[in-house]
Amino acid sequence: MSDADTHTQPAPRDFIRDIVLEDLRAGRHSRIVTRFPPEPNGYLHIGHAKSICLNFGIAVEHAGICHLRMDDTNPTKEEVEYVESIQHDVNWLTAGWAEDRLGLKSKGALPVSQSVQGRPDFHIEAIAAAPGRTLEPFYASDYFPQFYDYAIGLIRRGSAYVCDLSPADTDAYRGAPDRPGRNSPFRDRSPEESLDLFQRMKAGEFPDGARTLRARIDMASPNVWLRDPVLYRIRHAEHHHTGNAWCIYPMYDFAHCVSDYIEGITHSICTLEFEVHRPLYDWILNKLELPRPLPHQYEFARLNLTYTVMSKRKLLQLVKERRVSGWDDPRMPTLAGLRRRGYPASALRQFCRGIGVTKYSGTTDVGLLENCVRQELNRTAPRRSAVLNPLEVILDTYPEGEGEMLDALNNPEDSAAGTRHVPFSRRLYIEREDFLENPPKKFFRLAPGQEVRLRYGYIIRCDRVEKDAEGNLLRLHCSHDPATRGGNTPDGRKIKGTIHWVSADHCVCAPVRLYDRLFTRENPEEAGDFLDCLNSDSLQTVSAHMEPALADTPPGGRVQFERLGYFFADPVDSRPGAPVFHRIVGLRDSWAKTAAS
RNA sequence: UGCCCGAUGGUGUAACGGUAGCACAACAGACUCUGGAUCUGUUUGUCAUGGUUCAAAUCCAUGUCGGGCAGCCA
Repeated sequence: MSDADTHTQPAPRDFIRDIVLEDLRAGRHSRIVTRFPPEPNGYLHIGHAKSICLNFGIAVEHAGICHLRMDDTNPTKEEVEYVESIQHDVNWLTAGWAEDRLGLKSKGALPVSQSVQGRPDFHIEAIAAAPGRTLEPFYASDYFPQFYDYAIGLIRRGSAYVCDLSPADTDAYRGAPDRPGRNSPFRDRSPEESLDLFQRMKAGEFPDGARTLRARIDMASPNVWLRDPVLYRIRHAEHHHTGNAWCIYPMYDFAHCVSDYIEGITHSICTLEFEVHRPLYDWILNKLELPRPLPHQYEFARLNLTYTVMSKRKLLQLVKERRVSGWDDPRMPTLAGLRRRGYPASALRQFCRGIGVTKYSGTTDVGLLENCVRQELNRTAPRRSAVLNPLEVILDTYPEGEGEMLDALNNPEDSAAGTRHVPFSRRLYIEREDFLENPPKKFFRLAPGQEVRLRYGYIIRCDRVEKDAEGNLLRLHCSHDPATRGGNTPDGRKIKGTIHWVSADHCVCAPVRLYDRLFTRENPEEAGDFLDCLNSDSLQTVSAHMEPALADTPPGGRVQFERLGYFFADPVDSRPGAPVFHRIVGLRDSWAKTAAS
């Protein structure tokens, strides 16, 4: 889908959008504010694209805004490399679609203290881009001072306490899902003592793990997340954004809901595994007795795709163990990988629109994604010819040393795309698979004594097969019908097969990387180690023979190699005049299906 | 075996008490200078059992199956 089409398509409907609609109807918000809050501990993948499309989509549909926020409360796992990659990927995916809904803030901006209904309050808002203003994403870590303030409020009200239990004891006291926990011996510590201890935790008086700040809720709750969850832990670690300013760090559950509140988020949309955290999300915000309207959390099913893995841990493992060339390896389901493979952002958006948003955790057929690329590229990609696996053809009837230029359509789907000249000569290459010495029925390509059309060329007949002493196929000798120049049949004769070709005397060679799915099993995690079903043939590099025009493919350009698939000039490895191609996806091939059966 | 959530063709989804529809896949055919594209048609579905109702995929109950939850990760 082109960007224009993305805008003109009707807005999708799903249960979350219904809630937003209803909230708007009921006048609960003057403006919708969503957020996309990745933790910068890895690269974004296509599952994140689903979330981005949802959150930014809602903002687009209601003239709202979607904050990009680094959920960076764990200094030991997060890195600047990841925050940069996340920004890049979000910009790429939203470009031409939702970039004007991207909520950022002035570089270095922090929440402001204000008074609402006579009560102190913290707030930060997205600002519009303006000349001379450098913008950056929101960072949860920018709110550490506010989190600290709010935590003190909780302690004062008796809703939180400092606990001296070790990590192991904390676990033991928590009980199990079917067994209630026990109160910590420190649960009834006075607010004054907790306050003092919490201040000293912040001051760095205690080692990692020595103490925590905990919410005082209910150790017998059937929801384990309500059994006095840890709110703060001690980590003497340098943080990518706050440096060494802090040695206590808030936990997700505390930081996330408060971040949403500070930013004025109306709808906090996350994946299903946080469903059991929602009571805690609401509990914290309620205990804080905040003056402004509270955000609400909604959960949807994360994306699962066949023949790939989506967990950051596993993707990181593939990168670390060099099973792939990096986070942007074209076989990776990361946005960086898909981009480098050649997927247009609009195709990813179209995919996300197509899969919908529900609470059912299913697995989407990767074919759906591939279909979205084909659908878009069929309309937009210029056609070219390239031969991946060459077989030489000599036209004995064609004059030696001569050649001519033939006209070829750039895109039959787009009359405005025009035509180009392709050189023709006596010596050609065709695809080896397009010739069979003993063809089965309904094989409409080249075979001894059989006719075939060279696309935009001539009708040729195979007269003789030349082999070496071992009987290996060397080349084909064919004759052409001069009356069929351009591929036409003035006599009205029907030619079933048309194959692609390049002139051996004019063609250029370029590397083509043929990618296949990374895993051989639909669900790589279902049995044992997911690495066991790594597809050893997921990358094959060939030197392809191409029509000369292909040498000028600009880096980042997408073309269709006729009858083969859609290809992308890799922006990283291509050089001027020397492109390196990636197969994005093959064309549908109904012959392959019948041939197989 | 505690709590939460879910279940519609092979896959993903729609139907918001009133005709089970769409996309992908599959199959068949038409058309075609890409065995591409396009077009037409076909196959396949409401987890089960009860209940409420004139009427249930939809509401209720029970069961079955699936997912999630016991980090000082997010």
